[in-house]
Amino acid sequence: MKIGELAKRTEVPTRMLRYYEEQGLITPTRQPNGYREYDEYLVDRVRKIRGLLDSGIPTRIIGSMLPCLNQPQEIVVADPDPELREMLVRERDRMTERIALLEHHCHAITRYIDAMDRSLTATTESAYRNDPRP
Amino acid sequence: MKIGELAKRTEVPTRMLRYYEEQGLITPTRQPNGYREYDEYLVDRVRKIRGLLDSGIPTRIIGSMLPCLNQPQEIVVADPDPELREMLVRERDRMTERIALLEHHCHAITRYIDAMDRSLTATTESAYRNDPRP
DNA sequence: CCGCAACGTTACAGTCATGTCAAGGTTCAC
DNA sequence: GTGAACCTTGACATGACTGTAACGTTGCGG
Repeated sequence: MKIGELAKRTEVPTRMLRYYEEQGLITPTRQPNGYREYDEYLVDRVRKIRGLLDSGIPTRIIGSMLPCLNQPQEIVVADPDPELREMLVRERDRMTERIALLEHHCHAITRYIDAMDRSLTATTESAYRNDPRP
Repeated sequence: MKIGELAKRTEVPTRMLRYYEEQGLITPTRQPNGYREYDEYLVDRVRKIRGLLDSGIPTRIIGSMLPCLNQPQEIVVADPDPELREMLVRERDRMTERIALLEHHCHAITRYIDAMDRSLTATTESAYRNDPRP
């Protein structure tokens, strides 16, 4: 498929797809006219790249991380590189830290929103019901 | 306190403290010699800024978000701005999405590390015990 | 066949949170 | 008074985007 279709299917702008290619994360083939040609399996790959980037992992690391996430059912590691393992442990630990932090702030913000809502329902009778929290 | 001490106590480089000031997130006073003078309460504020930035929230938003996180015990909102509320809801939702994503990848990576370890203990007898997972 | 919209290409500039470095002023201990 | 340790501003670099300009390709209607 061409870049536009991939962009639509992955919701990643074409600009970014070209950028990921520049960073060596995906390598589409080229049609005779110079257009990029993307294989089906790249849809999934691009989605993973986005997920990892959104998780705060830099492209440089994503490159060696991606193969680890191809887990059909049973993970079989042929040649476990101790350096890679160390990197993965380090990144995973950073991720769990980030999760804790995010949850903390998430709760704080939720509490604040609730306080806003309480102050509203206290003054004006039942307004702003566009996002009620159970 | 001067910038160096604040940097040490918050573990935020002086470069960043000056940057946060530039972005209007903190406003230290100045000593007669031009040195920045930081109040005690800024220690906590800087830590919150860092936490929010690490959570992927841009400085521009942090500015209006910070007061919401000053929650001694009981939150009282004087004048609940609907726009602010909307922004907070949006950001919080983005945060929960990010949390889910992070957890997903975190598990995937952990599974992969475990697979590496299994493959290792299978071949070489009990090596790489520097990070045992229960 | 022409025109033109829709899509593709490269290349260069700008942003945001950082890092790093240079050139210079201030403080303080020895 | 000299040097180390600290502070100041300013400039440039980087990683991950993001926008836009300038231009080639494709396909369709008149």
